[in-house]
Amino acid sequence: MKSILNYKPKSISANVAVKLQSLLQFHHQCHPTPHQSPLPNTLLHEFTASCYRRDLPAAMKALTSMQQHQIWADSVTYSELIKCCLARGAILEAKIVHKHIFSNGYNPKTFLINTLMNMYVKFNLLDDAQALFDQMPERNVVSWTTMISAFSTAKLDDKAMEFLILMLRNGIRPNMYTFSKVLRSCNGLTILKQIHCSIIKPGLDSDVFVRSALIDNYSKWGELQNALTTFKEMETGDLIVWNSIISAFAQNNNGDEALNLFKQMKKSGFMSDQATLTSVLRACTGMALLELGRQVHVHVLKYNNQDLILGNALLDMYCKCGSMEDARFEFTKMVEKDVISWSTMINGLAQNGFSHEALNMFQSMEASGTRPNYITIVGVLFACSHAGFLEKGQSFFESMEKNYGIKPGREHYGCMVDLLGRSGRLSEALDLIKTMEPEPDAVTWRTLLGACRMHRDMGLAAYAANRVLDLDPDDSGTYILLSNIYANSQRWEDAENVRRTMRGKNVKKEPGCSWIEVNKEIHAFVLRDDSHPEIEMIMKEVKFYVQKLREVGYVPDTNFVLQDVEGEQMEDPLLCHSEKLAIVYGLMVLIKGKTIRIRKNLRICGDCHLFAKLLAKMENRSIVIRDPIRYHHFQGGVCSCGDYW
DNA sequence: ATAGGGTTAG
Repeated sequence: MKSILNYKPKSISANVAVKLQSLLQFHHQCHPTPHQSPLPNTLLHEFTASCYRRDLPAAMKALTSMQQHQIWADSVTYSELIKCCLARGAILEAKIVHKHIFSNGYNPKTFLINTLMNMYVKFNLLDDAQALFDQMPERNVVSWTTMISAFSTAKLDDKAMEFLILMLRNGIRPNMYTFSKVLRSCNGLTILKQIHCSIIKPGLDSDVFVRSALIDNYSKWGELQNALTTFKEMETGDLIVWNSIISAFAQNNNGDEALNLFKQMKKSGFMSDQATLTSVLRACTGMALLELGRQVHVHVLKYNNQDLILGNALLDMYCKCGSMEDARFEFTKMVEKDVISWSTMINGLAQNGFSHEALNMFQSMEASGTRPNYITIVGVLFACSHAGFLEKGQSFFESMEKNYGIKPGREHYGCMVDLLGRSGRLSEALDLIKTMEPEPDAVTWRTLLGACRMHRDMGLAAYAANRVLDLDPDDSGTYILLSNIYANSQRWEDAENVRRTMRGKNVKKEPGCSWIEVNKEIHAFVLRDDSHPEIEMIMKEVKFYVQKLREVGYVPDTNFVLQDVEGEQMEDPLLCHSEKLAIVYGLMVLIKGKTIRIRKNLRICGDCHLFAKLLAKMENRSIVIRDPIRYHHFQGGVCSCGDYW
């Protein structure tokens, strides 16, 4: 019938026209025009079908008619409509649906109101969600959990905890959904443990979601032992729980255990995914394991540059392992770059001594339209300070808030203290610390202390060292430094006091330790530890090289006053800091031409620095040493740090 | 109808 009615011939004969006319009359006799009121069944059917088809315009049209004629659908269909709104981000339509459901003559079921509430949460309309929550006649676990979850996601931790208590007062028992969310809002270890108890009591800790949340939160507070116990209690687990425990160790600077767990995970038959690999890369990054990192890179390849976070982790691994060539190459290959990719490169370049390139990178980033964040600016200022660009750094620092809307924080001030200090403007650096808005911390004062060291200002050094110790009373290196300074100024009593304080607090000096990766194995060298199987041979070689270097002008630097080296070591004729052993071992076992890469736990001393510089030239080798805060690329008799650290 | 893991500085 429809086809006849719609048929509009261009030209028809009079005969045919008459026939058509009569046909139309016949049609109207059979199908009289419906009177105004719609057929409820048709309308409802239309509405339901549109909802399930996810045809929002059609559904809304039907809804309008239903509203006019006071026709109601069932709660399930309405919840389908809400899903439809969610999928399209249709807030306006959602509000119409809300009104419809709450108009007189309809009594929405609790689960429908929950769905509506959840929709507001997903639209980030917390107030609307809470208004709905407040007016609902009956609240079940889902209602409460939806609100708690919303507060927790919005980082309104106090609100989330408050609602948990209210929920309990109202006699509603939290379930695993509630706990897995509310755990994220524990603002302290004590409360975390209390909640853990409440989880154990009803046996909810067998749930994998709850378990991974527990592990993550113990990890957040550095409670790795508790995280591990929680993990090991698990009878059935999944990939995500494995990822949680691996990332817990990777993020807390325990790459060794992270890699261990990764091996166990594979042994248990789990296949790693992007999150696993990201954590494993981070573990490699922390330990500067370039060879292992490269191996992981092979597994990363199967994601074909499609995972931004994983790509960023890969970049950082190469930067932190001191291989900027690889980092640059991977960076250009990335199909998508975000502010973290750029910041990683800027900071990586700056830390590895490529200051100009870091600043160029920042320009490219601005040209690309990516907005810098707090960390990006730290990298830019660090590059300025490293290269000694005093004016550039200062003007950048002064205009960062205006230009980028980022208020200078402690790290930014730290870069400026370093920049001023490096330029020899120690009193200006001190003034900046005294007037800075964020409270200076031990790191800030340690930066000034470093500047005093390089410019040999004993008086200010002693002052800065004391400030460091005020804020970090367990810093053994600074105690030793301070006592050396006092001793050197003939202030024997002060020197002895410092030593006594240190003994009294039972502060132990962490032994110097250096690591080198050879054939996928890590070799550790610890000061005064001769457990390495080839130690005798290595010592012989060290002596050999020291002798050879003496012939080209190397004089062991025994002026340790302004270094955190203890007195007895000064007199030790064999002065064998761990990095010397590691460098020489690298020369012995690595193939010719391969860069020697070393990581150490303490900062490199002046003598080892000189040793490495000269050795790199004599042997025509690149040597890269990563200490806790700086990178030293030794090549052809110079170091990328410019001898300032 | 309500829930979990990954990246940049320090």
